Amino acid sequence: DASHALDALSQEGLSEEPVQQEKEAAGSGGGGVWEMVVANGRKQRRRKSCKGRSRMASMEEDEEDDDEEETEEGGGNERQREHPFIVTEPGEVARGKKNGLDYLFHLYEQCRDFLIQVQNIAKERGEKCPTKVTNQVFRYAKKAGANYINKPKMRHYVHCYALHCLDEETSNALRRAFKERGENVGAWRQACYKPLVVVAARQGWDIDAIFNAHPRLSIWYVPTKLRQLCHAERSSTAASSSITAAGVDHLPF
Amino acid sequence: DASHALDALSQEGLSEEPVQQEKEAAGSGGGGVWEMVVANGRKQRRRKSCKGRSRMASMEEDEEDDDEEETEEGGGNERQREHPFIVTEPGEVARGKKNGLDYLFHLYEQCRDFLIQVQNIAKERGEKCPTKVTNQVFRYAKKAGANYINKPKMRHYVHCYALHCLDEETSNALRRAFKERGENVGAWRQACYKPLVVVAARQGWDIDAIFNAHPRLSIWYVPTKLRQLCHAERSSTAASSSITAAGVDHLPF
DNA sequence: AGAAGGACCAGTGGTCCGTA
DNA sequence: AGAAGGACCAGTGGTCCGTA
Repeated sequence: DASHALDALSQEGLSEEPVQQEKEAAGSGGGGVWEMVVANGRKQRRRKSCKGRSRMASMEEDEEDDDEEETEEGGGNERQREHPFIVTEPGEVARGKKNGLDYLFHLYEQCRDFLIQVQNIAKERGEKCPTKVTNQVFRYAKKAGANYINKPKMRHYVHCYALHCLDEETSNALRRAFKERGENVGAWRQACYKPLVVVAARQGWDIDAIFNAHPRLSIWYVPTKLRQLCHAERSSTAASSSITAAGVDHLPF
Repeated sequence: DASHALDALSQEGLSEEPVQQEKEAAGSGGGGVWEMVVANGRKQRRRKSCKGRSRMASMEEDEEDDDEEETEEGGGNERQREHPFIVTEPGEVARGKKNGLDYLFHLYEQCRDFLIQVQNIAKERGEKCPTKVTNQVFRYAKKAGANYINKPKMRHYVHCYALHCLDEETSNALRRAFKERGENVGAWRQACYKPLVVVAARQGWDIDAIFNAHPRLSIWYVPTKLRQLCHAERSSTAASSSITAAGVDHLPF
């Protein structure tokens, strides 16, 4: 019973590694040897076997897990974190110990793939089927070897990905402008909010509906801050237009 | 800012009590004096002011809350629980210290009204908007004075309500049959699963889709046991039909 | 300084089991 | 015994803040 789903999981690229590993390399990657991997998109990282298992009832019990400690990274336990992001133009690959924005957006697509796998397993087993990228999906991604995916990171940049999905032109223009000005990732990230609010204004302010209407965006929770910005902007817009209307018709001056 | 939503809340029947109180009486009611209330549907219970406030950020901060301890129930603190349910026919009012099944189903409609209010408040404030009857909705219902609504009860009978929504004919027939046989509520409740599985079979087994397609049912989580039953039944149906097919075509006998 | 992510926390879904 | 519901608990969404 439980083994069916696990079969489905490992069915694909099992000769060497689970298939999702392959996608990891598409943009760029973490640290250590990963800058060399960028273009060919084939070299694969062996996943660390994670010894401390969770005792959860369902789904995420281990596939095969027989690799030893780590064989990558020159043997040391030096690489701790992914390289930081820098602002890159569309199509541009980050140089040095940096990751580019195409790679960032690629991570969102990978999470989507992981969600779809989790959904397929859940359906096969007749269990509750998540519609969003939940903790369960992040846990699954980690188990599948995608240690470079984590919840705080993905949540942090969701609205940037949203702009990329909803208005790629504007997103691309913003990336070019911020790269040219030499801005850091934090500044670019902040700047992504405003054009998104403009998109929301154009479409009637319902940011949840806007996310849900987009096939790749619908699986992400609307970030709190984006929701608040849309609400604040709608309110002040509505207030000023009602003042205008009232001023002409009713106010005593 | 916060006051708008509260206005909307109390806007309606404020002369005496919040309007949702009125609906409470539609079927029958809890204990004490409530059996007398059944038919006219007007007498209203004053809500207990709940002194221990939650410190939650949003929504459920108190409306007006000025009534004193309790003035109902002959003064004593005797009534502790709702009267138990008994199996009644459609339209039949329970006698004695019992509640009928129309009243049970009415509670589901009330929860829906509470959800809609919570949703309206959330939308006005630009906050996350629940699509299901969540803990937040139960908390809101309690604050609004509907102390007779609680999560374990509502979850316990969801599938009974589902059958009522999805196949009222069958639901009514089941009620009549179980009443006639003098079965207790537990037996009736158990018996509601099977016809639901039949409904699911007819509609392609996707019980989540079936719930979601129904406007009054879509706000309820699919009960775990119902999901499991549908899955088990689909699996064994599929297995036996594939054995049949395989037996004719491929098996060596 | 700017940024990645382990780890925490309040409130959730789910339901058991002490209560009447 | 049959049933109502307080209260608990594992795992969630959300993000802070100690880390590098």
